[in-house]
Amino acid sequence: MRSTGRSPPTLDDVAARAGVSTATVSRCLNTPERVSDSTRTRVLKAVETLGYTPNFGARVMAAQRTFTIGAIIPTMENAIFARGLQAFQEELHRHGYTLLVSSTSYDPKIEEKQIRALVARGADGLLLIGYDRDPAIYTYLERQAVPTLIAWAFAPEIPLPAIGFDNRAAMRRLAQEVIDHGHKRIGVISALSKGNDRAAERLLGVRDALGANGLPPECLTIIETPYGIETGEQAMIQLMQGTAPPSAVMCGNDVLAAGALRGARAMGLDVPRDVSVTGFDDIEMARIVTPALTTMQVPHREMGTKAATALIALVDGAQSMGAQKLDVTLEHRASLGPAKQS
Amino acid sequence: MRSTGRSPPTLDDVAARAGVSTATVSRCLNTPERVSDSTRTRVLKAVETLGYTPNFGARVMAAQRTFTIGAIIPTMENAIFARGLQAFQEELHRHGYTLLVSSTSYDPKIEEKQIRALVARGADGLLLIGYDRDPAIYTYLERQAVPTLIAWAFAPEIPLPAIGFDNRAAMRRLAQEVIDHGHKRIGVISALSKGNDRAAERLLGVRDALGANGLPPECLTIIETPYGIETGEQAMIQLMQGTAPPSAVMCGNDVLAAGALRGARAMGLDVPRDVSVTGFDDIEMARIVTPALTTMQVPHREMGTKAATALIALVDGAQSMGAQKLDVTLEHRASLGPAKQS
DNA sequence: CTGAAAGCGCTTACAG
DNA sequence: CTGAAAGCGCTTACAG
Repeated sequence: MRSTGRSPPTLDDVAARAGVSTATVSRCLNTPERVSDSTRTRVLKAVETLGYTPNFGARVMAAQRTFTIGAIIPTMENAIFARGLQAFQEELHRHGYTLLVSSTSYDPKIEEKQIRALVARGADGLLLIGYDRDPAIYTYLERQAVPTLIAWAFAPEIPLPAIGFDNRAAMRRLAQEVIDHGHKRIGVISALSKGNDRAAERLLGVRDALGANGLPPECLTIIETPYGIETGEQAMIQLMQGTAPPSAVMCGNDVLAAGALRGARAMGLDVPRDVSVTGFDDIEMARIVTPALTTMQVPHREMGTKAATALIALVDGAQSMGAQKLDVTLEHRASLGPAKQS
Repeated sequence: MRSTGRSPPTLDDVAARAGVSTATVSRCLNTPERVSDSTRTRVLKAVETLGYTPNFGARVMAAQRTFTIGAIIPTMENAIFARGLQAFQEELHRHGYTLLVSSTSYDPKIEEKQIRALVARGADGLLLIGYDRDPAIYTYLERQAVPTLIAWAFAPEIPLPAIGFDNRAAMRRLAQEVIDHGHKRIGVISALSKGNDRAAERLLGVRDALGANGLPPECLTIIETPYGIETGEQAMIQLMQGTAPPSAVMCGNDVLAAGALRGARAMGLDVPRDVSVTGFDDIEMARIVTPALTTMQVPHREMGTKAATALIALVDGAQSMGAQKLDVTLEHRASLGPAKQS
């Protein structure tokens, strides 16, 4: 018998009003099939008239779970993760879970803090991007028994259930396409590969393709740079100012590639006549820039949705389902052209 | 005396280990200044060795607050809200709060559902974008006593504390700039203005400018369209296919403007020689497209940070601080040129 | 400065 | 199908 004045109604209030125990009210809300029809109707009416909403904290505490999934991504400011995350969230919602997102600015220290913060908040499960991080983190997650899924990456060495695509193979395919266009001097603008397996694998993919085509290492010039449009622009300028500038510049992602296009323009170079440029991810930006980017299309939404169902299964006690690989698609657009005859 | 096997340590465990009561442990963590130095040292050591982390649910329940702030935004998929939200989140973190974000796809029904969901989850405060919504929602929020702040908008009629800019005045200023370039036939590509005060106010701003310059209503052609690049492109094509196409097209935001540029290109029109285009927001995209967009720069990060401090103050029991207005800056770039002599 | 104890509002075996 | 009751792990007046 609470209902003291202005505070919101509680389970007790509903139970009193419906003339049943709090246990029954709880069951009506959580496992309605275990309650008789007539009781349920009565209880739900009481819920309705009282405008009852379960108290989140109490529920969390009694049920020993928060119905919250945490996701930690490198950045929110660009669209790279936005679409996948949106799909991830939609699927979580469908299952009654809420998504908590934080971003790290690609800083491993920040990522570690965020992981601990999310665990402390009682996240029922965690989504992480990529797999290259301090092993201590994996130990910690295991000790805390927090189900964790890796997304955006697929590789044999991943120590946790994962869903993603093969960054190395994908980039190799793209590089093959570039080589098939006659390019023999290739520049690469990569995100910093330390602690970033996606970047590292994509670099390996380029090397794979060069090797497979018998091109010597001197054909390749690599610049690693922090993520961003400006940095991509600077890297492009630097690459093209060399004595034997590349005829094609492959960028680790579309954002860097957009910067590279600006760099080319700043130097008065026409893309693809003077130099070809490729991206990776196929975010919206890739079709907006001029010329449109040849890039690798990643199934963002599919990855997000599947990550959600997989992670929920883990939270519900399923065994690890290992790693799932998704396919990527090469999108050929105007930024990649034939190499100039020289 | 719990510590049964594998479960994480609790306050009880820490108290036992430090030889104090749970109350004292709690105080060490929450109000350390009320505990003697020696006790505190002892307790904190116990916390350390046990690896104790407070249970989130229990804390929420006992403290009657969740340390969670909810934000409901129209879309995550584009960068319009991303930067402001990022700053908002950083500031919240600094104060020990966590941000919960959900998006509505510009659908008022979905927004209402999300608001209720966030309140049910016990959000200590709410951030909403714009003010034009069903009054019943405001009644509901007041009854639930959830502190709420409106962002991205500033207008006298706003019923809640708000922080934003004057969309109408800003767009009027931009329209004046367009008119000053000699344009007399103006097209507008607007987001749907129903339920979207930002869009509606920006339309009014264009009308204000036309009126102030003695231009008759026939000078103005308006298309309202859902948000997106494709839709902006279609709207542009539709506008330019008319018998007396505009010499300048003002878009309600940068995303629509990016679409408009694509539409112009699809029709073989040069911007700004054949037609000028303007945007609004100054997101990164505005500088990436060709030509770069003349647009209105909004202080995204400042708005986010100030929104966070204001909302936290409300949550902590401060009186409403009314509405705060931020300044916007006109960014003149290549997409706006002089009207052709005709 | 510190402790004993009530209470936050639910869920869930356990009985019946 | 339903109820009585314990318990989830904290916080916070209230005393001392």
